[in-house]
Amino acid sequence: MPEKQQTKKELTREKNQRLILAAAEKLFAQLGYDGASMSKIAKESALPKANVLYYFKNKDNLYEAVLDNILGEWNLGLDNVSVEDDPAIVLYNYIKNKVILAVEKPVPSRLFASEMIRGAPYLQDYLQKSTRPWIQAKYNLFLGWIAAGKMDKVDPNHLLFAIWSTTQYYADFQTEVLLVLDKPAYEEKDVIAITQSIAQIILKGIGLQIPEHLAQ
Amino acid sequence: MPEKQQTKKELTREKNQRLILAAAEKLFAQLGYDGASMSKIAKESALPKANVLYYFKNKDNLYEAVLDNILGEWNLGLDNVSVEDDPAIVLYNYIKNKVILAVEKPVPSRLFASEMIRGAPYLQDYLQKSTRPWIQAKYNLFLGWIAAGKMDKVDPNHLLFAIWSTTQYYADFQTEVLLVLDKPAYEEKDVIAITQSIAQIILKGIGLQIPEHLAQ
DNA sequence: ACATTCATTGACCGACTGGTTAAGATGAAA
DNA sequence: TTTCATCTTAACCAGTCGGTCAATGAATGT
Repeated sequence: MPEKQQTKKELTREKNQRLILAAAEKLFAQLGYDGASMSKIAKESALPKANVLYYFKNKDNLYEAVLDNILGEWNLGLDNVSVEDDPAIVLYNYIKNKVILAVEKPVPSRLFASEMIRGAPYLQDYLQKSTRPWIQAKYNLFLGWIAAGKMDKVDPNHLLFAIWSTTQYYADFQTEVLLVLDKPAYEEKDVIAITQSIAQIILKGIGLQIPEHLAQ
Repeated sequence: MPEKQQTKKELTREKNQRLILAAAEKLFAQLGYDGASMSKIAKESALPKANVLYYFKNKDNLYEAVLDNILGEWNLGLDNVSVEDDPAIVLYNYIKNKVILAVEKPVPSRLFASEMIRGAPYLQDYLQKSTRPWIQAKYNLFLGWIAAGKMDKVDPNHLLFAIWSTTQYYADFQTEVLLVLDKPAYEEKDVIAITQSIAQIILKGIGLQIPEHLAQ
């Protein structure tokens, strides 16, 4: 793959767009769609408002760009898994990764949650075209495991909701969690403790146990 | 208890305040703090904007009143429980009630979630003065059960987070859940199915099982 | 060197924001 | 019936909103 020659203009263009997206992501998650004004986003990204509107035609456009941007990282995971695999290992790793994501990158989770609470005005399409088929595939995977006697009989949908909710909670409700745990911020060992607690409950809850070689 | 004599003025006052609070609750949950404007709230409650501002001095005041109002119903539950009680029965009922609340009254849950995502600017006090001591008490209750060999050793805080997250998910992420389940709205039987799935996973996950006489 | 395209930005716009005011309507107490 | 506090409401305010525009600056292709 030949490195494409980038002109100075293309470089500043990319840099500015990244700057704006980062500022917008932060403010949309923190203040909500209406709370994050274009002038605040402009100030946060250290660019004149008119310049922000030059790169993103209007606020809706910018908001959609932010969502598209985080949805890339917000990968659903759990791919390349077949009924042959061990559900205990697969699910343990899935939970662990989701906890790491929630603790280290809470902003995308919060943005996603805000959208859902408001009825997903901008993500309805994404849910239909991406989440729905993905979850359908996992539904069959879980049914396969259940049929093979590898795990308890549980509704796969609700199981997935349980994993998503318990892990994302530590991102969306960080304020409450930290206040209850009486900490100023998450630490490395918290990730482990959270993962262990969630994995212990959910895995045992469906008739599995944390793989010994993975437990820390 | 003698019925207090209410004048016509007091009656309309109460009625109007209720009207405004209901409208504000709905719009704050749907559009967020900044998205719900005073004029929209006024229109929703079928009163002139100036009248809304007569009863609630300003927007912050109204917002706090809405939160205070829902926090009353948003009772934490799980009261009058001692180590003598059976954790399986207590927790099953707790989960069941939270699911019913999430399905039938999702708005308070969403409002609470919005506040948390934004860093709880108005609920920090509530968390400190109400949630913290409550959770402390439950922490000891759970430790008692664990010490008595009535349930597995799990961090009580994370167990509570797990119960809250899994149940509230059906209120906050209703849009996603309904879309995945391919339904226009929750039905009676969904409440049962959700309760069963969550209770099955979490109770078994901590070494208990759904009390036979309660399973539907 | 020139023409052209892209980038930057202050000034400006109408619409809407939360909030005030002042004048009148209403009901309760005397 | 008069008095007085409470309630109602249109009109209004300064400030901010998302968005436009035109003038200028800077990099690029020829």
